[in-house]
Amino acid sequence: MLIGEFAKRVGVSTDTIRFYGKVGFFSSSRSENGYRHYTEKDIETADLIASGKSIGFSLREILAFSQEMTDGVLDHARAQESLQSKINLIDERIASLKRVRKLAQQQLDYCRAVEAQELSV
Amino acid sequence: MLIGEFAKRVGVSTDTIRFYGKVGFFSSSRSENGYRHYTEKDIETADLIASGKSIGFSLREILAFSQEMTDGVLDHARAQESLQSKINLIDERIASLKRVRKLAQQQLDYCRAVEAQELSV
DNA sequence: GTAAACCTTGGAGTATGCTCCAAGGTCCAG
DNA sequence: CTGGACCTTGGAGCATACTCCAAGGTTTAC
Ligand SMILES: [Zn+2]
Ligand SMILES: [Zn+2]
Ligand SMILES: [Zn+2]
Ligand SMILES: [Zn+2]
Repeated sequence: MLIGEFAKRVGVSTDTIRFYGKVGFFSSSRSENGYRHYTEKDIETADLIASGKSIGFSLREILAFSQEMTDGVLDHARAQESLQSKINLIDERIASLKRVRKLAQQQLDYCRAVEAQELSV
Repeated sequence: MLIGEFAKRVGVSTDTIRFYGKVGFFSSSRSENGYRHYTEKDIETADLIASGKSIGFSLREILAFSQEMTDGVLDHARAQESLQSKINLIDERIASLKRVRKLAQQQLDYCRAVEAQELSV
């Protein structure tokens, strides 16, 4: 499919798709007139970008990750090490999020208590 | 304490501290010679910034949050709404992280299996 | 054949979050 | 009273991730 349809399907602008392409994402096939072509695999890549971004990874990190996700010529030991360190990082982020969630929950409870007290006076 | 000591204690550069100050963080007290002063409360703020950043919030979001964390003159209903939406966002992020963690784990398992197979051939 | 709706490139501009000067004032030790 | 370690300001520069625009080529529809 062409860039317009692709961009619509993955929910970002054509400019953003071209930008991701420059970074190194997507198969870089073109038709004779120079138009970019995208496949279903590129849709998966775009979904991975969205997931990665939503959890705070940079495009370069996501690119490295997406390349590790295509097990092929790569050095297995290195790929495994990298994947494991990514998993560890994710676990750390989950732990951080839970800490901040707890803080927010405590503040919410406190705010509710103060409000209840004010209303009863 | 002065900016150098403060920056060292929270583990960032003095430039970064001045930048956070411009954004609106920290008590803005100065001595007569113009030197910035920081307190233990500012240390807590710096810790909150570190937590917030590590989980992907922008400085402005963290600023808003840190202001909500000081329940005072604020509109309770609004503060509660905001805190609740922050908690919901955190829950979404945790869910996203778990999804990507699962992907990475699957790829890791797959990579290990491929490696084992290669070795046994 | 021409208009609309696509596509191309290059380059400029924006927001965030720093980072690094340069030029100068302050403070303290010897 | 001078050196070194602080501090100040302002402004430039940088990386990331877009976003927008201009100028122009392509395709399709009437
Ligand atoms: Zn195609
Ligand atoms: Zn309240
Ligand atoms: Zn002080
Ligand atoms: Zn492998």
